[in-house]
Amino acid sequence: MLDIKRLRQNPEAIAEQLKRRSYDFDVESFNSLEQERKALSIRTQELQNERNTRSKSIGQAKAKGEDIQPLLAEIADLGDSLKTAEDELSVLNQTIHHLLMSIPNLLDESVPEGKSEDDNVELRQWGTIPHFDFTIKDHVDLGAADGLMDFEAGVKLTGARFVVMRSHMARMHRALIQFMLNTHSDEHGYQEVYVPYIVNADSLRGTGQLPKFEEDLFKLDSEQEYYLIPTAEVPVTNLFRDTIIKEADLPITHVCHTPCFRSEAGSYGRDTRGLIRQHQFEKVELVQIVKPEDSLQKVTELLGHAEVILQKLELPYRVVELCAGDTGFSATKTYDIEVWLPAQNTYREISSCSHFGDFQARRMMARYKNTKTNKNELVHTINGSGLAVGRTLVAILENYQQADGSIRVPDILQPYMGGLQKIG
RNA sequence: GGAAGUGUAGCAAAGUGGUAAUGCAACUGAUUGCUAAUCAGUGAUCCUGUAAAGGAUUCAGGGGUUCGAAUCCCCUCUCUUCCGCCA
Repeated sequence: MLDIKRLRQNPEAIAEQLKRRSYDFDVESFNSLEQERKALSIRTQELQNERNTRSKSIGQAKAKGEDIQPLLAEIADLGDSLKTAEDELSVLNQTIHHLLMSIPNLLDESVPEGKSEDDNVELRQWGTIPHFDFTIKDHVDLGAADGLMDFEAGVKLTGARFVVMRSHMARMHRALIQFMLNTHSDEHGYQEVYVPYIVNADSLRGTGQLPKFEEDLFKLDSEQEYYLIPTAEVPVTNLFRDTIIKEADLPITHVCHTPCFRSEAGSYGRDTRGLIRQHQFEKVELVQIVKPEDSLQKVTELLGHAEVILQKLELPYRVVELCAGDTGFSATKTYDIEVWLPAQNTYREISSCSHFGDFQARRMMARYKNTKTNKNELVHTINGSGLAVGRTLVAILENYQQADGSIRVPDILQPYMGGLQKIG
């Protein structure tokens, strides 16, 4: 959520900035809504003040034993006009709030111009792209042996975009999760958390998935308004909703493994083959709650923590800076890590590390007590995948494949797999 | 699932229809001096205002009764205890 005070002061400048991400902010209708709200708010407060004052005097008169009937008669119609004003104001406030909740974050100045992912800017590459002296297979064919990775079983149990894994494949999938969690908590100092996989609507509003992106979520048919989480970002960041954090406790760094559930509405026909785009996938997420002045540095550090995983797995990747048009709704700046997939002959996203400024914090009322100003101020929130587990598994299968169709187990993972050196 | 309780500011805790006591913590200021004490001020959100200041809202959430609601009524939620069920 943007700062409504800044929006009031200079709506044209904000509209101009929002144009970078092709968001059309209607300054005129916002101004007229604001004008109406201001007038109505003043009128309502005047009426409330009158009611309070008069009620008080009735109380005093009664205490003295005076007759209160004439006083009651004087304010006979105050109640109705107050109620009308309050109701109108409440509707108007809701309209403005809803508008505000649907405006995306302002982009950081450093974000490059651009419309789509084609305009993203490559910052660096790491590792050597492997060359094979045999015809390579993609991860679906590699996983098909002995039903290690079984998409038909996923269809039978549920439907499209679900998978069943068996034996060493399931084990490597689990090993990746353990390896990532251990690395981030032991070497990067993140505190591990375990959280619910089902959240309420308030949490989703807090991180920005609601109200705009409900169609991307799986909603439960329960009495309460419950949703399956699309990422651990939602429960972990919302730990700090409606909270005033002690300054000494910042920065807070959490690592969390969860399954993620996404409806993938609007992605029909994209990545239909294989593990790349599933309705259910595992992810290890890094979340940081930081002081505003630290956030730019911290997001770079977090990006580095995610990169370490690929380096230890010896998987080639590149880091790109998302352009204005490709940066997500809540983010002010995003770096993607893309891993090399030989069968697709391209880099594919495996982590997205974003800086949200105070956008999520304002929605969540996540604040800290600034000991210099002695005021409660909004924190900044940062998160990134460290990493998407399914896609990491795909990258290992394709990059570590052997001529006989087996997969060499990366050195760093072998201790997590009972010393196993190859699968398939 | 059944029954009975419960929810008040960072924490603790009064308040049963007249408009949120008090204690601790924290912060600010003053005074006295020795590892601090005493006194005063300061809850949160929002609005008007350059400011000084003023006002509104806020007692788990939502609705209702009333001139006036933390207090009375209805619905929902949280936590606690007991019973039932259960990995």
